[in-house]
Amino acid sequence: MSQPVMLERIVEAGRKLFARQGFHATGMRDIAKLAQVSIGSLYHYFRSKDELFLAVVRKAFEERLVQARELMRQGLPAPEILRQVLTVYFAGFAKEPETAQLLSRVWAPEDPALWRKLSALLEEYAQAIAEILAEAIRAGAIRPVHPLLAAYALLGMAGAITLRAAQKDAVAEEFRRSGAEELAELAWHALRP
Amino acid sequence: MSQPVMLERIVEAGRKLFARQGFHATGMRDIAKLAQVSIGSLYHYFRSKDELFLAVVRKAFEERLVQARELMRQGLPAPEILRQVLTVYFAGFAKEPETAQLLSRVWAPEDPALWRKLSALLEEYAQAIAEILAEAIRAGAIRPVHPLLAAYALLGMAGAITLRAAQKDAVAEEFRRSGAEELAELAWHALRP
Amino acid sequence: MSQPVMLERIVEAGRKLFARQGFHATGMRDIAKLAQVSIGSLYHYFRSKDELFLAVVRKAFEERLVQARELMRQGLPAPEILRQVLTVYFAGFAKEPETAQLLSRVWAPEDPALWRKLSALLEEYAQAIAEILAEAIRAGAIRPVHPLLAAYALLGMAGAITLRAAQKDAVAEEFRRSGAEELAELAWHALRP
Amino acid sequence: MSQPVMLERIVEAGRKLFARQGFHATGMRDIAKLAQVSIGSLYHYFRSKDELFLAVVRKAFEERLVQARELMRQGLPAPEILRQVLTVYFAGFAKEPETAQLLSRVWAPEDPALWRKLSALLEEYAQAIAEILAEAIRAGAIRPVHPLLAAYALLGMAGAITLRAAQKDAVAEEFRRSGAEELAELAWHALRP
DNA sequence: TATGAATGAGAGTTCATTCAT
DNA sequence: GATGAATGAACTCTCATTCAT
Repeated sequence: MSQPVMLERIVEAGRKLFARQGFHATGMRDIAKLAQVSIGSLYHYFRSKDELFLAVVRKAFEERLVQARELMRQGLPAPEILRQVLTVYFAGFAKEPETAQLLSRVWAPEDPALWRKLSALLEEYAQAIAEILAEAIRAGAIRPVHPLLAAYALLGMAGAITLRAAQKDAVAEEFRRSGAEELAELAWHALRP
Repeated sequence: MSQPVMLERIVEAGRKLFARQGFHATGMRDIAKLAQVSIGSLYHYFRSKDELFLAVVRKAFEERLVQARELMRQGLPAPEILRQVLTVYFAGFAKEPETAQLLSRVWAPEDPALWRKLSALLEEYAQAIAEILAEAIRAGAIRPVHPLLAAYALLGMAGAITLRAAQKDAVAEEFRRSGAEELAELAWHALRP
Repeated sequence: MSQPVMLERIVEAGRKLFARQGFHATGMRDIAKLAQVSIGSLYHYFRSKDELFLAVVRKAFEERLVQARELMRQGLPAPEILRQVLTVYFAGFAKEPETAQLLSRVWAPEDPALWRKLSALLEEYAQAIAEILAEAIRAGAIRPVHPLLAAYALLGMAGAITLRAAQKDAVAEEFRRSGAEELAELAWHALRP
Repeated sequence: MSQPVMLERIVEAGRKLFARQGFHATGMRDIAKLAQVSIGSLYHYFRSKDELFLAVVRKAFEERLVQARELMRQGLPAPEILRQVLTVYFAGFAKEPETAQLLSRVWAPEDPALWRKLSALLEEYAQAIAEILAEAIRAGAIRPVHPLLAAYALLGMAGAITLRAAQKDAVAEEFRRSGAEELAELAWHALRP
């Protein structure tokens, strides 16, 4: 087989387009075309556009979580972990600009039905972050805050900066350059004991 | 006149529906129906759906800005101002739950054309917040941070919490009760000198 | 009164716009704007858009008829009359390009209801031309042809050339320059005894 | 397969309705219904209503041209060719009344954008007629006239008669019976050496 | 007379989804 | 598994017309 398997091509095409254009501006035809796949095949692998979108988001979240947990395991000092976790979410604009945007877009899905499903995914991710925070609190590495709320706050901060950084002006470039660092600084001050 | 003027009814209906369901899930018919107005009238007052949406968002932002600047003028201590500004953005879920959601939804518009217009509005708002922060920095009330970036971070934090708080479970209720307070605490720690 | 009366301004604006853009592409708003009149006034003078259009066409036809009959009365030789009549229909592109187009557009109204009314007007005009032809036949100035059919044929010829001449290329310019002459030549050969 | 293929059904339905009612009075829904096809299918085969209309017209023109060129090849005497060409354009009201009307309606499209495209098609057709005329002039079969102008004149004549003949009164019936013959006579006199 | 805010039916078009091949 | 022709509900927007002032 000279091409990656169909399923992967579809998800990858979905990731790119959903991130660049959002959910509604991306048509199944667009995804099929970019993935070099027939529309029929899209529906062979995913029951609906919603499910494809959810799969794309889920995958992106999971990749981020795996990376974050990896960092935790290494026993670094708290502020360093924070910096790296944020950097990971913020996500190497160099390598994967689309994913960073995709995650930021997850915040406010416009279709109510989709929202319910997405917010579950988001909660899962936030819960995972919250657990990490809770552990850091128990260890005395950060001050006692509401873990889930702090998790959402961190994700919100990162999302806002990410979306701003995706634009094409001087500010965006500055954010891309120093955003992760500044963000980590803010987060560390917000959480330090 | 027994009813509020048409224009107000339209904007109000738009505010509610856009906030509840997002941009795409809200049809012009829905707005017309809720506003008890003909579709034609919608287009009498607004050139397009985009323009109506922008008007709704602009109004919401402006109201928030006015309130925030009011607080600044009163010369309260920095952490108190921060708390109140966030509370204002967070926005009396009791009184206007929709507006709070609306502003949070502004983050990731799905239509590229709309995005350009919206991000300009958002930038305007963020700039205003940034100015407030810059002044506080000059006054030594908060530590030196990148004002615009910090502004976006604050808005992102507040947006994330707001959206989570709009759901209908126990967590949401908890966030609605103590979210503004916790958020202000986080923000204050992030920014204190 | 410094302006021509309202009714005239309306008809004139209608003539220009209907000729330039056709019936459907011309909105009542456009006419009102060009005539510097309120929409309400349009409906004060004309029951409907159809009626306004018919009035515009009727006026244009009548002007042409008056001119044609004038020529008949002068007792010129048949081919000369023909030339002048065609020139008149063809209509001084220099002076009134719109009217020439307007009359040509009358051929195929797209609304069935409008068509019935328009074709009556057109028939009236064709009948008048036919009478002129019939008289010329009786006088032996032209050969015996079916007068009404010939009238329609002449109008069709002139209409086709007129519309082609209204375009903006070299051919159109040539048609504008020598169209009337060539047309008269063709008509004269077609009808000479 | 018990029905003709979809594309053909669509074009045929378009031909009938556009000819009967004109462009604007014919809705995509009407065409879909007559063709027993879904609206979606219309857009599967044609990018827009304009394109469908142009396809319908193009086909009609091409059929006429093929027939006319066929006649030329048979080496008949000039007046006979003229008669037959006109008969062909005039076009068997018995067999295809709609097409005859359709072609006549092409003269004055009401939408400016559509006009540009249509006039190109019309020019192509007129050019083809003009070439036939030019050849006849070279052969001395007809007198030297401006070929393109004469072509437009012939088409205009035929169009006018055709539209008149499509009505439902005694005159129309007469035109249908003897129109082609009379028209050929007129044309022949106009062009004979 | 004159106005223009208000109306709403209907237009063209899109697009997620289905299903016979 | 794979295809893409076919579907039709739902969308935004237009515009001739009305009528209270």
